[in-house]
Amino acid sequence: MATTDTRTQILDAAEHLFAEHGYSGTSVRAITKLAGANVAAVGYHFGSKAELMAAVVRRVVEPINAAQCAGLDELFARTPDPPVSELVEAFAGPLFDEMPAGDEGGARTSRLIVTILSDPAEEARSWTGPAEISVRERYLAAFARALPGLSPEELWFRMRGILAVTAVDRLEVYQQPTPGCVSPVAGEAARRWAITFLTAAMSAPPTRT
Amino acid sequence: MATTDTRTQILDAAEHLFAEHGYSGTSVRAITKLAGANVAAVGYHFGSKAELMAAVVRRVVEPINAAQCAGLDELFARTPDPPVSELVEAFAGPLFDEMPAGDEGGARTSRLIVTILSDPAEEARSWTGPAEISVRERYLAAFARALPGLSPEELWFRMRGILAVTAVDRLEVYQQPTPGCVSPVAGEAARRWAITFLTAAMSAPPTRT
DNA sequence: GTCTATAGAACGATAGAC
DNA sequence: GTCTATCGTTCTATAGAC
Repeated sequence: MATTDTRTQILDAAEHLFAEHGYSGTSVRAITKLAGANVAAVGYHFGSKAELMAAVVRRVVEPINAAQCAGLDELFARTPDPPVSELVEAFAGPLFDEMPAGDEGGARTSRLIVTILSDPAEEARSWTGPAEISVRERYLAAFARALPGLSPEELWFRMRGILAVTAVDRLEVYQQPTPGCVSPVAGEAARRWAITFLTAAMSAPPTRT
Repeated sequence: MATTDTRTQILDAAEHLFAEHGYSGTSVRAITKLAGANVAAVGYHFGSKAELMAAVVRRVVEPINAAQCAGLDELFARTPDPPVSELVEAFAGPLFDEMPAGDEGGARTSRLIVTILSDPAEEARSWTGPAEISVRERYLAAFARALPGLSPEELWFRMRGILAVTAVDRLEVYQQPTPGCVSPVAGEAARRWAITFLTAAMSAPPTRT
């Protein structure tokens, strides 16, 4: 097979480092060093550090969006009114499945997503594209039909909860509570736990006002 | 009243900027400029940028920990086996209540907490103290009694879900899905929505294996 | 397409006057 | 306790050789 080109190696290195140290915490020099390329390569291939970040984010987010979209299409092909549990699985599932190979059980990608979400830099606004918004609106409408009686505001709160759990909950940010109780962020188990957790959460009756 | 001293003004400015731009994204110069102090003031009062961050985190996390601890004490004083809903409220409630005045509905503090959680810098390990771990273990034990049949691993996953939702879900990271549907991160409503959401999630039956 | 070399600015930290 | 001034480093971005 052909050896990976410099551009891809930079993307890989940048994804790794941005996820691990954040956008501001990662220097172009560190990226090019890890990629085995020269300092000027980032400027040549991407124009700037910010545009490199945008390219990294696009590469990570696009397959997730596509899978979420396809999952919803498939669901609607079966029934016009999918139940909450299936909507949760179609929405949250790709966040576990569509992780690039080599990722440590998705923890690295999750960390990158959290980096995107929590970085209020003005550059971050352009990191996610319009496709993401469109998918979100489709799920919002589907959840609204499956959960009548829920105010739009509370529904929106709950949808954000899905991403919060799938992204943040898989970080290894905590020290272990007790020795021997590992946080198995990786694997099929976390995926199933998340679906259980989120289906119950989404299905809760509307909050009494 | 006496005008706030330089040290406190630096703490305030640092809390604001660390929350908004992250640790690496905030420079000592920006902090001292916002605080109306000199560049050297950080070095004098805190020693270094990292130690300043530790002080900021301590000031934010300590009242939350204390309130979580007191809430659990109070709960145990009433009954030896508190139900899930009350445990959730005692644990998640302080994350909404114990926010310093001037915070925009807790969004700024939430952002700071996410910054702490998602920053894998080795410095971040010392940002949270042992008190936090102790509180967490007490709640873990209480939840374990309220939720028999749940494996320790899944319980731990769910507990992390609580913080994920209370912290991340309140960020204004998303663009609004539809005009007119604001994200009211502030106020009593978000607090009640979170309790509803999380009580249902925690109470879910164990995931079938 | 990839390199070396460097410009120009911003960084954290500190020495020393007051 | 707060300041000015500055040291040495590191940063992004780019010009120009190959």
